[in-house]
Order: sequence, then C-alpha cells, then structure tokens
Amino acid sequence: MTGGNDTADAAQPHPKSRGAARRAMRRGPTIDDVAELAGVSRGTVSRVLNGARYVSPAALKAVERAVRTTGYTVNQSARSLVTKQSNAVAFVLSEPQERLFEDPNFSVLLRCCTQALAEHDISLILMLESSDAERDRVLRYVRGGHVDGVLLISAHSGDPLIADLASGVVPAVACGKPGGPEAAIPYVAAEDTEGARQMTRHLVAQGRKRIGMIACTQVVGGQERLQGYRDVLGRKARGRLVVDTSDYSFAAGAAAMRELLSVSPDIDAVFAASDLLAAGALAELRRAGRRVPDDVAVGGFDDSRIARETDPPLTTIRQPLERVAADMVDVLLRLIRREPASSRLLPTELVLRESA
Amino acid sequence: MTGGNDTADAAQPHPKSRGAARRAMRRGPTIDDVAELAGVSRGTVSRVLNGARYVSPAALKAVERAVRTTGYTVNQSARSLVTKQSNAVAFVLSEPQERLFEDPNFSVLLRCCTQALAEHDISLILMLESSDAERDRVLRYVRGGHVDGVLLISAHSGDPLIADLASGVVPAVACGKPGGPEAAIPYVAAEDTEGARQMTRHLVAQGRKRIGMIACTQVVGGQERLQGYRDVLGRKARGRLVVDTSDYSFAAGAAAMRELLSVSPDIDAVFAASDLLAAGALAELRRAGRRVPDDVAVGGFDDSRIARETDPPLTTIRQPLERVAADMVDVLLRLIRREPASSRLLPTELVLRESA
DNA sequence: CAGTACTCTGTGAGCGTTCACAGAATCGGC
DNA sequence: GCCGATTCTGTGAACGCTCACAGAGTACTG
Repeated sequence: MTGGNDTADAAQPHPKSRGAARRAMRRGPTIDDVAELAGVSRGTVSRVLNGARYVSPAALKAVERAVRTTGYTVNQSARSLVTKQSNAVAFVLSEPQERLFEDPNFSVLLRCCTQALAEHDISLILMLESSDAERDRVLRYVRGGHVDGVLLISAHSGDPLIADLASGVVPAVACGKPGGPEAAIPYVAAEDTEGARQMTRHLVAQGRKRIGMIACTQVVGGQERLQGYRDVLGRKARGRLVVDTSDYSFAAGAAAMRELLSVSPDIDAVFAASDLLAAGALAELRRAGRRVPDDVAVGGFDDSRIARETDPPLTTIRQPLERVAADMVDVLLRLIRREPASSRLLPTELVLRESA
Repeated sequence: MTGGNDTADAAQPHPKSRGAARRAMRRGPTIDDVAELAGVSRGTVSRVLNGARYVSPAALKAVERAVRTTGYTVNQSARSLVTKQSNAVAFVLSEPQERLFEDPNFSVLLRCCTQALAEHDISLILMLESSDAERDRVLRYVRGGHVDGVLLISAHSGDPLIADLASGVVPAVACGKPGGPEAAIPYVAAEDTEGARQMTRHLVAQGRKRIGMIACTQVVGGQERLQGYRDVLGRKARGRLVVDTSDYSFAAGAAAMRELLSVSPDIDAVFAASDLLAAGALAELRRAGRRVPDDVAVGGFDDSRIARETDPPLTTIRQPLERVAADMVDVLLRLIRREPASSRLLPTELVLRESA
C-alpha cells in the first residue's frame, strides 16, 4: 500500500498538534507563523497584507518586520480559493501560431503586456489556440475561472471563445477590432484607416501614378487599411492594382508583388499592409530587377523591427504598439474591477526612411 | 449590515444548509454538485478525477456523465492548496528583453514550450527579468511556490535566481549551457562546437582562404561556436579575423562586418554566430559593394526564419529548436516528478542556401 | 457621564479540494 | 460458513487564506 514511503522516521505523530508537525515539512512560512512572530493575530496580518486599513502603526511595523524575517510569501492558491481571483490573465493567440509568431509585432505586444501586468503583480499565462484540442483547453481554462481576464490577440470571428467572452462573463480585451457581428468585445487598436491614408497620400505627393496595394482583408484592421488607400485614391484605385493576400507573411508579400508586377508592369509604387509583406515585396522587386525607390516606391505598415533591416529600410506607418499593449492591460484591469471601460483607438505616424 | 445583498428573498437564511445557499451565487459547479448528481460521494468523484483507481464501472460512468452535464471544472486553487502543485511553470527571460525578443529563435522556443506543456495540462507563465524590480518579483514568485518549475532562457551567471535554482529546491532547466561555476542547472542545447565546425569546414571546402568570424562570447554557446571555428582553422585563425560582439543583433552584425572589412579588406568569407548577425553582415557587405557569395561567402547559425528572407538566403547551421523546447519540457517534467534527468545535447545540421 | 462614533483587534467559519482511514461489500478457498 | 484478500465507498480532517462579526478600547459630542 504505502508504496515507497521514505520518510518513515517518527513512530506515531499524533494528529492534533498543529504547530509541531507544521515546521517539519512545510514549504514556507504561513500567515500564522508571521502572526505568532509579530505577536498579533492572523486577522491583523491579513489586514496589513491587503492594504493596511484599521491597523495600528505598532502592529503594522511588527508585521512588516515579521514578514521580512520569515521570508513570508502569500500562498496564492489559498487566497484565490476564497477571493475567487487568480491574479493571472490569459494571453490568447488564436491565429495559426507559426504565422503570428512570425510577426515581430507580436513579440512587442507580448513583452509590453507582461511588463504592464507585472507592475500590478498579475501574471501572464500564454495560451495557444490553433488546434481544436487547444481551443477546447483554452475554453475550459477560461470558463473554469483560472484567470481573471483575457487578452485576445487576433481572434477569428466564429471562435466559440469570442462568443463566451463577448457575453461578458470573463473580462476580455482584444487587440485590433474583432470581426463578426457577435464580437462586442472591447478592443484597442491603431487608427488603421487614417494610417493607410497617410501612407497613400505620401505616395501620391511623391508623384507616383500607379500605386498598387498588397492588402490582407482577413482581419478587420486589414480591411481598414485597404479602405484608407481607397479613400485617398478614389476612383483611381482600380481593382487590378490591389492584391489581397491570405496572411501577413514575407512569402505572401513576395507572391503578391509578383502578381502585381505581371498584371501591371508599369507600377511605380506599392503600399503593403504590413512591413513583413513589404519586405517580401522588396525581395521580389529586387529579383525582378526593379530599383527601390527609383523605379518603385514601397511603403509598409507597423514600423516593426524588420522595417529598419530591409534594404533599403522601409518607409512605413508607425503603430504605437507599446501603447496598445499598455492600454489593453489598462482596459482589462478596469473591466476586472468592474469599472467602465471602452475601446480605444490610437494614432499612427508616418516614418520616412528610404523605400519611398 | 447586509450591504447590497441583491438576492434577498428568504427572510433568514439559516447558516447551516449548504446546498441551498450555494447555487445562488457560485461561480461554477463544485465537486459536491457532481457527487450529488451522480449519487456518489465527494471521495469517489475525486478518485475518478485523478486517475480512476478503485472505482466501480457504474460509479465511473455516473460521475463522467455528471461532470459533463454540470460542466464541472476542477478548481485549481483548491487543488493546489492541498497538493502543493500549481500545474504551472515559469518561462523566465533574463536577458535585456528587447534584445532577446528580437531573436526569432526565442519565439519558436516559447511557442514549442507552450505547446508541449499544454499537452500535460500545465500552463506557462511568462516572466521577464531585466530590471531589478522584475528580478525581485521573479525570485519571490518562484520561491513562493507559485510554480512547479522554471524554464530558464538565457541566464546570466551571477543571477541570484540561478543560485537558487541550482540548489535544486525548485526544478529548473536552462536553454543553452549556463555560464559560471555555480551553474549546476541541467540544460538542453545544440552541439554548438560541432555545428561551428560543420560550417567552417564547408567554407574551407569552398576554397575560401580568409575566413572571418563574427562571434558573441557573452554566452557559453557563443564561446563554443568560436571554438568550433578555431578547431577547424587551427593556427590559420588569426585573431584579427575574429570580431567579438556584445549581442546577437542585426546592428551588431553590421558593425562587426564593417570592422572586419576595414581590418582585412581581402576577406572572402565570414561565419556569423547567428543568423541575425549574418543578416547584419549581409547588409553591410552590400553597402560596401561586395557581392555575396561571389566576393564574400556568408554563413549563419540557427536556421531561424530570417535565414530564408535575406538576400541572398543564408547558408546556415540548423539548430533543432523544436526539439530543444520539447526536451526542455521533458526534462523539467521529470525533475518535477523527482525522476532522474540530465542535460541533453542535440545535433546540428548544415543547411545549404545561396550565401555560401 | 451617557451616548455615539470611530479605530483596532481576535475569532470562527468557509472557500473546494485531496488524502488517509475505516467500514462495507464481494470473492475465493478451505 | 468463516477467513483473509481485494475492491469499492463515504467521511473527517486538513491545506492557508479572507471575510464578517463581535468585542474592546479610545475619543469626541451633548
């Protein structure tokens, strides 16, 4: 029965004595240890632990000292059990991950969210949601109350998680406007339409006549970028000059550029809906022997790291990703505290480099 | 007194009746709800929840059905409180993060670790450790028993966390051999030395005479790559042809290449200790008007995403990062279960593309 | 000084699990 | 038909914390 009991030293430890048996095999000090050392009660220690109100200066000092000398840390499980708060939020990635992980923006977002949360002593739990099994796990996890809220990155409409989150049971914030009519989830995003207008206007101002676009209308943000392009070009935006790709990847950018080149060889500018797409276009243009920006100007979107590393460096639209992350966390925390909070739109900015 | 009680229907809810008050304001069903519905006891439900041994087929079936109809999920906090296991591990990043997040390898590692852990129903908590405040938080967090183990990415020797983890109190696995004498932490890494030899041999076989190296000896893996280069070149590896950079970044690669070109203008090959470094070198070579690979061959290391996107695409050494991640998780889980587990070294492979 | 209002403190109960234990049922083998 | 295994089940007791409550001081008002 006792398969492999190795600490069989004490003959019969009588089960009633608390303090005795405790120190023997405990992981760390408990709130009772602190209380005892400080000469106060559990309750008082608990009070100083969560915003010391109604505790005398003397007691406060004693407890703080006791905490320090014992090296006490609160047991989050025990606390969660009663407060029903986990002090953790899920960062859910619902795109096919390879694609998204390829996106340098994502790293920035992840990093900044982690940092912003850490300041509030909340931990970030990373969850992937691409296969059905994973989707199921995420759903169970979130519904099970394991997290206080969800940061939703790049959600597909039709995802059962969205419906759940939209119902407001679990606070959630999306990055970028979620698609689908059911998606009533608050979100934080850049002003995609206006950003696209800025870039298109810039290309026009340069005297470019045949301005193509590599779009990606799978996501709402992508649709808005296309809209911005059309806003500026008006009727001049012929359909033939727009290629819609399936994703924001380097390879897709190259393929789209190839198509653009074959359909319209006299193209003299191209606006790609992301830097990665633009980088792919750049590679294809070089292969085709076109000089950038002399023959063809190239504009990107995002101002991600890659924009500085292409040859030539990309003229692009800066998305304030650090702020997006910070705002997502801010909105989520408000929602968790049941405070009112709504979606936010952040301004973009044209960054001039050499490609256009 | 009853400050804001909104379900005040019963006059005096007598405090002893459990089942009654429960359903009113609970978050989700508990194990007792399941037990009641299945017509068995708490204990039996608990047994089926954790590997159903000693439970009759009838009971098993009843419980499973009850779980399904109630939509029950275990309360991880309650479970952790008694088992002292959190079913979570920390993924700790201790480099200055901007730098590391820039590394495409990191994303792969993070993704694969998350996936591998998810298969065991363990969640990954991302923690950054660059500022002192963050370092402190991570330390408290890990020591506080909030996680069952730690995946340590790119640790500095001298980090107090390392000392802690090396002591074996909390299971940990490092990615890449940790530096410093105190670092007795198990690790998983690629065979850096052999990989570097493969690349250097390849360059030699191509008839290259003046082969430079852009090294990064800040980390042990980087030292080993330099060693591999020296192993093959022997005395021919003059000091002047080696530039040691401070980090694995694009900018550092460009700067190092510039130095190499000025010190040794007749250089005809360069082996960079990472793809990012190689990409920077490529950019610098183009700026200097050297053709790759005609004038100068360039070899990278990692076979990260970027190797396929440079112009020309990089010949590089493939590190089996997916396996590194999987093995890290495997080793960590063994350690957590108190099973024996030791460091692992994974083979590398030469990937031929166009740059060399 | 009574009354009232604060500040401060300790205590009991309960959060939802697991685990050890004890008892009930079943099954062979004699 | 009794014994010892073996399988199966229910029942306290924790785990470490927070929260509501009650009671003890202290201070200010009338």
